[in-house]
Amino acid sequence: MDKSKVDLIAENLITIHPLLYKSILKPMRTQNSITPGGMFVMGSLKRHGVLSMSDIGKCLSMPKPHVTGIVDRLIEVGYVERQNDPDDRRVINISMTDKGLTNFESIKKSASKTLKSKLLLLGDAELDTLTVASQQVREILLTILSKK
Amino acid sequence: MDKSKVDLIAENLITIHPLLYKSILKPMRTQNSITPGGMFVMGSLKRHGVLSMSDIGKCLSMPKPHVTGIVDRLIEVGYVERQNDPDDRRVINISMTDKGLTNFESIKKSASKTLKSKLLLLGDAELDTLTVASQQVREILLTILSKK
DNA sequence: CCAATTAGTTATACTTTTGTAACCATTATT
DNA sequence: AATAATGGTTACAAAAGTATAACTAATTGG
Repeated sequence: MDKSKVDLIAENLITIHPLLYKSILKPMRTQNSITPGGMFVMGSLKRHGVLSMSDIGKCLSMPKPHVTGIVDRLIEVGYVERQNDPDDRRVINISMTDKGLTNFESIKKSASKTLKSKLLLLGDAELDTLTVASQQVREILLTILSKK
Repeated sequence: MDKSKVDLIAENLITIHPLLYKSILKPMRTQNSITPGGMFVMGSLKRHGVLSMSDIGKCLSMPKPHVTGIVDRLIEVGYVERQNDPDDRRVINISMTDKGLTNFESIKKSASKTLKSKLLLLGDAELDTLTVASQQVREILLTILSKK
C-alpha cells in the first residue's frame, strides 16, 4: 500500500474543507432559516431514505440528544416526519416530506449561488477538469465515508 | 458558458462538504484542544503568510470581533503572534510562531488519522484516481475561493 | 421471569459561532 | 483643521454545536 498517496489525499482534502465550509455552509446559514445540522440530517435522509434517530446519529457522528433537537425543528417546519417502526416499538423512523425534499433542493440551490458565480470565472479546460475531478472525489468518498 | 457543468460541480461539492465535515472537523475538535476557527485562521496564515486582523476576517468571511477572540486564544497557547505594522499604526499583523507551525501540522496529522484509515480501504486504481482528482479540485478551488 | 441492553427523550451545562453596536486610535479626504 | 473612513477591540446577545447524566419504554438474553 502506498502511504504517500494517502498522505497527499488527506492533505488535499484538509485544504479543500475550509474552502467549502466558507463557500457553502456560510451562505446556507445566512440566506435561509435552516441550520447546518438540519441540512446535514436532510442530506443523510436524501441519500439513505428512511433512517431511525440512532442511524442519523451514526451517519453524522452526532450524539442522540443533538439529533432529537434538530429533528424536532425539522418537524416544526414540516420538512420531515416521524413514523413508528412496526417491527420495534422503540424505534422512530424519520423520513422527508415532499415539502422537505422541495425545500432541500431550493436551499442547496440558493446556498451554491455564490459558489456558482465563482465557478463561472473558470475557463473551459478548468471547468471540464473540475467537473470530472469533483465527480470522482464525490463518488469515492461516498463509498468509504458514507456508511450508515 | 456551460451552465450544466457548473450545476454539476456545485452539486458534487455540496455532497462532498458534509463528508469532509464529519471526517475532518469532528475528529479535529475531539482530539485536540484547538477550535475549528483556530485551525481555519492558522490555515489562512499558512497559505498567505502574515495577515492583518481584517485580512483574516476577509479570508474566512468572519466578523472582526470573532477574529479578535480566536487570535487571542491562539496567542495564549503561543501558536501565533501580533506585530505592529510599521506603515500603518492601526494595523496589527498576525504571523505563526514555530510552535504554531509545528502544532498545526501535527493537529492536521492526528485529525486525518481516521480519514486515512478509511482511505487505506481503497484499491490501487481508486487511490490513484483520488490522488489526482483531489489535487485538481484543491488547486482549482484555491484559485477561485482563496482570495485575500 | 429478570437482568441487561437498546432507542429515544429530557435536562443541563458549556463552548463555539455569529452578529451587532459602541468605542478608541489612526489614517485619509477635503 | 475638520470630517470621514479604516483597523481593531470591547461588550453584549443569541443561536448552534457538543457532551453527559438520568430517565422511560421496549427488546433481548439468560
